[in-house]
Amino acid sequence: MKKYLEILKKCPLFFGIEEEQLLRMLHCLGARVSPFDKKYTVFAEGNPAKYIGIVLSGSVQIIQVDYYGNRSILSEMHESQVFAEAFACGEVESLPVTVVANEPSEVMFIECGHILHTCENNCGFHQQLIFNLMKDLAAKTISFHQRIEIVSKRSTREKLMTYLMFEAKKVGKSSFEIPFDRQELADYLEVDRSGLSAEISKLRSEGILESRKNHFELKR
Amino acid sequence: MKKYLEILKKCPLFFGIEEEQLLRMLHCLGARVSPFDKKYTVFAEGNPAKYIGIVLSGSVQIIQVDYYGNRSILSEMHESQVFAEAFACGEVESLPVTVVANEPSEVMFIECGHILHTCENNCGFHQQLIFNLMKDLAAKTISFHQRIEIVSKRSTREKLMTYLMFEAKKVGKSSFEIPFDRQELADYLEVDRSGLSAEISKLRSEGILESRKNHFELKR
DNA sequence: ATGAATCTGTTGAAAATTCAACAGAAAAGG
DNA sequence: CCTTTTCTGTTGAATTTTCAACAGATTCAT
Repeated sequence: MKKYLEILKKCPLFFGIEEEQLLRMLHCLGARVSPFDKKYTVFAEGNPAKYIGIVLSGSVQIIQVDYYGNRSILSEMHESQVFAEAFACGEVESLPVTVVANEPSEVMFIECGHILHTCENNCGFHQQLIFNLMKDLAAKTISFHQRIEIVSKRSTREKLMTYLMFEAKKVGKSSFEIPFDRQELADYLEVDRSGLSAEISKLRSEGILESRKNHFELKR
Repeated sequence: MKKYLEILKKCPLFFGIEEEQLLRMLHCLGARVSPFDKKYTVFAEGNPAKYIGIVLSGSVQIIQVDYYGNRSILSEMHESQVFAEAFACGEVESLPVTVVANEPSEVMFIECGHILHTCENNCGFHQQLIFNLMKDLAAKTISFHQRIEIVSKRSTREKLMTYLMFEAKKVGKSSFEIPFDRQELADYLEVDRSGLSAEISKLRSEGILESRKNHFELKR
């Protein structure tokens, strides 16, 4: 576990917990780590939602596929980010999403029950852990909220601009990279890929933005 | 406060807490109650998000208005339900939503900081309260997730059917009432009202559902 | 470096959504 | 009980999105 310490220290779930305590705690929580090749399934839809996942390296995508086969990307999680915690905490009987590795990745699993119910050793850090988990859930709710704000927009242009403006605000610059290729961006915005490309061209020709591949710059 | 006990006992935030302890706790938390007439603002967008709200009577809507004036209903909260907790817990500097009374209503406010940080009296119930709050956040995240699943659908028909199927599943019957009128449903699904009406008629003529006002019944 | 595979932008036709306007039904208010 | 207001369903035109197909770029693998 030691080699993951630097990443875990950045994980919001372990905020305010010292290194040595963290190691003991991981043992106590029964944390385990698995590697995944690109496109491999980390959690499959329908699985029981018992485990919280933490990305140790690489990245994973949370996706949903409806009965028409339309794929929708709910979010993408990177190093030190936590996923599936809402389903695990909410004790849902089966996951409504699929999680797949976006590149070769390592993921840590922690059984949520072990976090929620203080252990016999009475580590004393469960309180902090629970508190952190709550903060994390609040943040996640807010980010879902943002996602709803984006896909709620009626037109491709509005969805795209809303998304880009959030991204720009996030990094505090009008020039930034997005973590999606065109098809993924279209999936994320819930629009047609070709229509999205066309809209980007149009915005470019109107001087509203510049872009090359996944780099964007918002003008004025 | 006493007259609200029956409702508060049903509030998930106070699960597992006894009546008398609840009363003491409310005092300790500095809870206060305000009445609101229909359409009056409970929280305004841009306000600091310090308070958690609990609906004691009536109902409130969480809405968002974009710069084109399009109104979008994020959710509707009824008696004993908690709202704005994610923003309060997440300590966001300004609310991204507006909350308005949907009918004459009473709302209880609790400063979130008072929940998160144990008080000098050391009530001993803060732990339970924090735990409940976490469960609530998890549930909310899941319901947002459901909302995303609905508005992510590309067509009016799919959005409507996905929504109706969730509602049917929720009450465990194929016959149920929805809490929206047509315009509100259209806002919730993010579609055009007249197009929604047309789609409902079409589904009715295809024998897929029956409806009268806000009562729906899914056939086969 | 070369060929294969994937990604991106374009296009035009088909389909769906939005918009505006209206009339009948239902609800609210006096 | 009557009037006024709000709500709902319909329609057709305008707009937008989706779909399918393709060709030039780019990336990947050997």
